Amino acid sequence: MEPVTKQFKKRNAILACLKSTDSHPSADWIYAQLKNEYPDISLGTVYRNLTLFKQQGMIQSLGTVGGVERFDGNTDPHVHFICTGCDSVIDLPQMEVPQSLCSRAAEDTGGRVAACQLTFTGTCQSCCLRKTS
Amino acid sequence: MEPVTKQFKKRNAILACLKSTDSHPSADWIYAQLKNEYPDISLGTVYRNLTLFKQQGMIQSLGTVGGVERFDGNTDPHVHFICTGCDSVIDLPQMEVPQSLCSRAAEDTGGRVAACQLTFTGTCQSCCLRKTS
DNA sequence: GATGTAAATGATAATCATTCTCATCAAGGA
DNA sequence: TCCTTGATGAGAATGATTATCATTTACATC
Repeated sequence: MEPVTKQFKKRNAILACLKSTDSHPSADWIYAQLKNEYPDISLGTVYRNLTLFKQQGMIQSLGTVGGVERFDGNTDPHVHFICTGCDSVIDLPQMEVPQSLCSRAAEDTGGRVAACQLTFTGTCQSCCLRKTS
Repeated sequence: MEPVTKQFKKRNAILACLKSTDSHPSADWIYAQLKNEYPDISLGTVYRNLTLFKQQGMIQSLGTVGGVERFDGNTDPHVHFICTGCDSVIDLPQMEVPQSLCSRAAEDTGGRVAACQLTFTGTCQSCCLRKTS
């Protein structure tokens, strides 16, 4: 199961870590996870490689939540829900932005549309329960 | 035309400045604009009051574009296009997120949905032209 | 008009996520 | 073996945002 080459060992680990979770983590969270297996990993390396993966389209960024950038290893188009109470991000995988809106956007702007992002914000179920209890 | 009270003079100016533009500015941009009329205004005051307006629902935040938070004085639901070339933000006022998606989001999460944001990213018309020329 | 109070503000320091720099190291080719 | 290239670690630098605190302002009461 060992990779043939030890090159890109940490790089691959960063990508694998992000792909293996649906928690839409921050760079710091990934860093903390990998710190166990790679005690000498640097936070700079995590940022560096996340930027690289972004450029290559292998991952996507959700933008910042509470001042921190959050990443998503799932590049399939899907919708997100962000809880303003606990900053958790939840996938809404069954939902999709109608294609008609995307083409309208390109027409209306006269530019090129590369991606679209639909995000709901509100209070998640557990935060709702916490408040009423 | 002078307001009856001079209280909240700068606060009102900040809100008026944001409401009077469709450029979806940053705190720093608003600060630079007001610096002319109010040479002693502080950047902290701009941030403070924008945070206040946000909490009161009088304005909305678009999140960060190129690492800086951008604001919108228009709280009517509408769609945005962000150019990754020049970081400009353009309104797509005719477009709306189908109500069916919003209710689906509430159902699927079991939480409370407060807002939704649909954002297209890509290259605006002038950046497209600049590239090909 | 003098005074007290509470809120608003300016100046600036502090915070903190992110990026940059540079020395070091590993891998592969000549 | 030597050389080149790219990846990394450590830590400094950056820069947007927030916090602090002394000062000012507006308004109410006397």
